[in-house]
This record gives sequence, structure tokens and C-alpha cells, in this order.
Amino acid sequence: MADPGAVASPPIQSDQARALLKALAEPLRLQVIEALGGGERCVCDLTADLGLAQSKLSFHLKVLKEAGLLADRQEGRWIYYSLRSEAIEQLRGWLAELAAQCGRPAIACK
Amino acid sequence: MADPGAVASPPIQSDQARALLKALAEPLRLQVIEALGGGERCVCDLTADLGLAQSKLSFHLKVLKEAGLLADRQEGRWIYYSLRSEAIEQLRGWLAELAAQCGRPAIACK
DNA sequence: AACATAGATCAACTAGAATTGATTTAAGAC
DNA sequence: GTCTTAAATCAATTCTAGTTGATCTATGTT
Repeated sequence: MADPGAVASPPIQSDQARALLKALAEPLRLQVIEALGGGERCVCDLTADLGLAQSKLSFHLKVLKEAGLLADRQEGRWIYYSLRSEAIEQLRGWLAELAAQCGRPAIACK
Repeated sequence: MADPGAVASPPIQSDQARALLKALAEPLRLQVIEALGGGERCVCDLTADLGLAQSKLSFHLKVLKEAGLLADRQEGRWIYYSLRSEAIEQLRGWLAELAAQCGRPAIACK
């Protein structure tokens, strides 16, 4: 499998960045993300708090998890989800590189 | 909340952040963004460089512009687009807040 | 004026992603 | 064992977003 923790801040690629952006660019998923900003929650609590259908929330949690934005852990019958701030920092890093390029001189058209 | 380092960036709201995320979360638009990372370009050059149909590029440029990510200016028959690094910084700021919440959990946010 | 070109816009079409409701799996509780 | 509940998965539908090709507008050229 992968080897996590070996590199402190691995430079993210645009494909990975896009996956993160895409996962975040959804109203419901953003709500989930912000709800998890306050800390780890189990699915049943999220369902209640956000007033969502169970399968709907499950779908979006999966998308967020597959993008690497969430971690999950099981405790008995419940599954707890939490934010992976590492993923957010990686995206921030990618955006920083992008913004840094902006200072360059313009290229003339013809 | 004086912030001597990063000036002139009012705290962005999640709606605005989502608009930026959504605009960026598109392969073609990301290509455009990265092409503009090198500096201001006119539409005809972008069309040629990226090998896109004119109306297709125009569509995506509009989306990016409406999200606030691009600035445009006309010069004769040509229209030049450039990145608004300010927008990118705003998004970075929003992500920073999000990640910051993770650092101070009452319930462990790992 | 007529013509050519850069770019935006529009309507019809297509593709991908989200929603829904039912089903399934797994972990207690009895 | 059966029953119940938490959560995932699936098939069918619905929505939204992107593509396509044509048309329109504006600028510059001759």
C-alpha cells in the first residue's frame, strides 16, 4: 500500500488538486465539511443535524472520503467521520503555487 | 483582527468559496487557469495552445470570470484574460480557516 | 461601403452527477 | 437463533453542466 508520513509536505499535482476542488464544490458536501470542522461526528448525528436522507449523506461522505478529505473509523455500529486537515493544507499549498505564478510578465499576443 | 501580513482580503463566505471551488473543479478550466499562470493571454492564443473549440473556451472563460477568477481587458479586436490572484488568495484564506478549526478540537479532529 | 476576423451567445444535444427508494450488510440487543 | 438499527450499495430517475455548430456583434482592413 501507500507509505504515509514519509514526506512532510508532498507537492500536490493538479489532478489531485482538482479531485479535492471537485469534492468540495458541492453545497451539501461543503455543509458536511463545515459540520466536521467542529470535530469528529458519527453518520447518524450528521444525518439529523443536516436533515438529509441517509443514502444521500452516505453518497456524499463517500465522495469526500475518496477525495481524501475525510477519515472514518468504526466504533461498534457507528461510523465516525472527521476532516483530514492535511488534505486541506495540500490544496492550500497548490493554490499558493498558482498564485505565485501570477507575478510574471505578460506574453504578447502576436 | 488586524492582520499585518495579508492585507486587503476580507473574510470570504462559504458561498463565495464554493463558487470559486466549483469554477476551478473542471479539467478544462484548470488548464486555462494554469495556462494563465504564465501571464496574460488573448483568447486566440489560448484556443490554439489548448486546442479547443472557440465556443467551448469562451464558455469556460465566462464561468471563470463570473467566479471572479479572471480579469479581462480589450485591446482592439483581441481580448486578454489574466488570473486574479486575489481570488485565489481569498480561497486560500477560507481553506486556512477551515483547517484551523481542525487544530483545536474538543473532540479529536484527526 | 464590403469583407474578414476575434470573440460572445444561442438552441439543441449529450454526458455526468445527484436524488430517490429499496435492498443489503454488519453490529448489537433480546 | 430473531429482531433492530447504522450505514453502505444499487437501479432508476431527475438535474445540472458541458459540448456542438450556427449565428451574431464588434473591431479593423481594404
